[in-house]
Amino acid sequence: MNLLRNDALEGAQARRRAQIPDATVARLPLYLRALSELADRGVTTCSSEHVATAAGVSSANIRKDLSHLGSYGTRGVGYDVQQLRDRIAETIGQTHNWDVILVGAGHLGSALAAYQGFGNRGIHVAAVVDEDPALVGTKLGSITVDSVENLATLIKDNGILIGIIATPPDAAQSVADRLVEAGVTSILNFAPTLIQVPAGVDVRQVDVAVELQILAYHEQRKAASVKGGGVT
Amino acid sequence: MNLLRNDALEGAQARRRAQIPDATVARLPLYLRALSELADRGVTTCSSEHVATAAGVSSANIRKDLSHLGSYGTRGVGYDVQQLRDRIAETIGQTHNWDVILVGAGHLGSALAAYQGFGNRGIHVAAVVDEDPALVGTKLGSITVDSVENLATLIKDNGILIGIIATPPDAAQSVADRLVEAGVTSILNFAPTLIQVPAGVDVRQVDVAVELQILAYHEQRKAASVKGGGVT
DNA sequence: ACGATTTTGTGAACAGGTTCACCAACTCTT
DNA sequence: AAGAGTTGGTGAACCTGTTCACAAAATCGT
Repeated sequence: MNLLRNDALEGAQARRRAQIPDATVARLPLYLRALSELADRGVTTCSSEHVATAAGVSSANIRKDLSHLGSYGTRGVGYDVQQLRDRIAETIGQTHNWDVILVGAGHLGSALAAYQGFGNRGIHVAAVVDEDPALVGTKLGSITVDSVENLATLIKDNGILIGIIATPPDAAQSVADRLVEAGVTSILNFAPTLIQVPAGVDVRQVDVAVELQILAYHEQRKAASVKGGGVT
Repeated sequence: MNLLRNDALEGAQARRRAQIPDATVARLPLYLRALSELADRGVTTCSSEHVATAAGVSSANIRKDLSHLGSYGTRGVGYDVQQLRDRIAETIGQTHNWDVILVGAGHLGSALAAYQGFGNRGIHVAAVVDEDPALVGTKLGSITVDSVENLATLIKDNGILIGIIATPPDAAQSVADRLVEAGVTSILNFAPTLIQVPAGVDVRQVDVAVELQILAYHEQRKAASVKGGGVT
């Protein structure tokens, strides 16, 4: 990296384009949240140890992660809360709000539409659509449910790039197809279904049942180790 | 492992107690879902390649994962769908339903209470509690919302070990404390809050905003690489 | 019966992420 | 101004997880 740096401007671009490890990217929003809380409490300076306890990771991990964004701390002092917050916000693209479209206005859909706290984290639910004619036209908080017929129009008119699937499992794939065709390139899928998308489209899967099943596995192990007189 | 095997019974116990890698545990529920679908379609035998495409992972990964549960496939043939399904179900403790308590009957809480598909995956929402007197007594699907006062009683009477937190962020920690004190040792937390729990208690965090922020980061990179004439 | 074919199970190589240990750079005290 | 104390940045070691490559074991066809 050092060898390629020809001037300061290119250095900045290279840093922006530089690959930040996935694991780090997944933690940056946590740091951002922690730093915002610190800022709200009037803290102006913090050490990696501070952020570590606030975000629930090790301080070494924090420092390593932050090193990927460049050097913004001062040795012997720590980080400027505001500056670091801004730097992370810029890195993960939170300088503006991202419009997202929500497909499915059932129980989960309405919970998501009503979710407080998207706003101050760079996410804005710009449209909600559903297949059910009975739901079209109803209000979900401040937003009116639209027909799924208008999905492509809504996406294109608003320049939406991120979609949320909150439909029953059997509808998920066809919804994904329609989202992608209309220009969405990132999907958050709540349906317990593996969806196929073309290369270049990112999918993240949230499956509540899976999370609980993982916990159940560990519970079972705890029970077994007690019963069987297991480890310690 | 081979060297320590004194008899068949101890072999089985050792296998059950053996540490299965976390990454594998997280995928087993996916395999279970995929196998159940195959079984429903009348498929009786499948190769690792079959499961791989159904679950969205590589076949080598499947085989490695399954090797942690022991040898249940037949070379040149594949796996018996029913047998493998049973084996995985047994491993992750899905031989019976796990009762869970849900704290918070707001938008998200009602979505979770109404969630179809817990039932056939070993999860049963046995109790829902809320702080708001206006919600206590109301029905969420088939279950009646109870007062948070009865939290400990409900947990103890039903022998509940798993709790779900679906409250506003500022209530999450105190709810977690009460859950743990009442005997819960696994928590699924939907509140965007880091909760502190004593050792021995498992916590899994689901943060919708974080998921979207991660997607937003990648979107930003896509946009930057187009604008800047980035990597091909 | 035997070679061709299929598919599992697994050691070995590889990749990615975390933790450790320590140097460098800053502040504070005297 | 100099030493003591603090804290960020970072290479190295370590650990976990994934992919590769292939032998072992089964079936199938002839």
